[in-house]
Amino acid sequence: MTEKVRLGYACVNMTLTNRPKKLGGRVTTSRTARKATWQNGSDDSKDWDLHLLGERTLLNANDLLHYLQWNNDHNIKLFRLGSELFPWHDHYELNELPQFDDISAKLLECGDYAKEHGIRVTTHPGPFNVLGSPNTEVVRRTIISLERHSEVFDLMGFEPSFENKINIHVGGSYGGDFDGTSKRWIAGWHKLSDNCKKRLVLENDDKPSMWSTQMLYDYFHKEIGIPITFDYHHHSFHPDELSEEAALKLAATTWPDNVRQCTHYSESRAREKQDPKIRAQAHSDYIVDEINTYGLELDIVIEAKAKELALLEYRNIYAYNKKGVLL
DNA sequence: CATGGTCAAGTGGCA
DNA sequence: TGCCACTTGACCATG
Repeated sequence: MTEKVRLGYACVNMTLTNRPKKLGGRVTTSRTARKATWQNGSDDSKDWDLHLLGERTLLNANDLLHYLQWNNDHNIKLFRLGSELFPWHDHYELNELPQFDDISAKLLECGDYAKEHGIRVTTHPGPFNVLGSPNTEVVRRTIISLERHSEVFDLMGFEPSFENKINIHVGGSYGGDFDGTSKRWIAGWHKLSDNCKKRLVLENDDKPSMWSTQMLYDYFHKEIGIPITFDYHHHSFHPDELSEEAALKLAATTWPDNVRQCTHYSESRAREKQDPKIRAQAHSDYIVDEINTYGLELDIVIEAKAKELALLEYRNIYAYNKKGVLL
């Protein structure tokens, strides 16, 4: 019996990240290194300290299991994994890390734990992943980055599926050239591995000049069947004549029957802080409005700066029981 | 050991 | 032109 709404949060657990030293110290999946720390010489000299990156990756992988267990203990069954599990992963093959065997064993353990406890793990490569860019070098690097994200899910033992979505934005329109941009984007998509294609989904942008839910549906879903992540907050900046309900339900039609629709929810930081100087798109620390699911069964990733604390507080406000089930 | 300046990547909006 | 915002703090030099 699944609940109608499953809430999740993104990448960082404040409680674990800020755990005091006397209780064991920081728990994070985002250890990285400055470029200057692990690269000697020029960018392409290949004189790199992969041992350092591997050490940090192994610590990240160990802490991922800790994260999943913490989430499960708090009945949080949806979690976005950050992109820095393997820091600088687009600069090397994952199995080039000296500690790869230990890392992959731990990630498989993480994947098994997630499957056993019904935890949906997703990820969201950054705004630098621009598959429709006119710059072919940008597209080339994007493809590498997306493949690395997909490989992490392979290592976790996840069958390729939108259940473990890799979520990105189109992220550009180049003076309103929607036709050309979508054609370039889809051409790039065709170059991805099958596993990556089976995981990649698109999210509506937060600017009127960019890609609304309706546009993603027309230009991308109709062409290649790609699912659409509906972001409530972004929608308010580019509704494109669709009501929130209509856009949410249009996005709902793009998900396969056996995969629950996933959405993103955030609120205005400018409103929360009562400060009009803050950019309208910026995210609040906590969320206070009740999320309207319009009767759908949804997975909702809460994008709030206070992370899991915002999720738990939301449950408090809206009378969820200790198991996270709406009363 | 706490702090604060700084850090890889693309794109677009704004002062 | 340079900052901010997005997926995300964490690194690391300095005192």
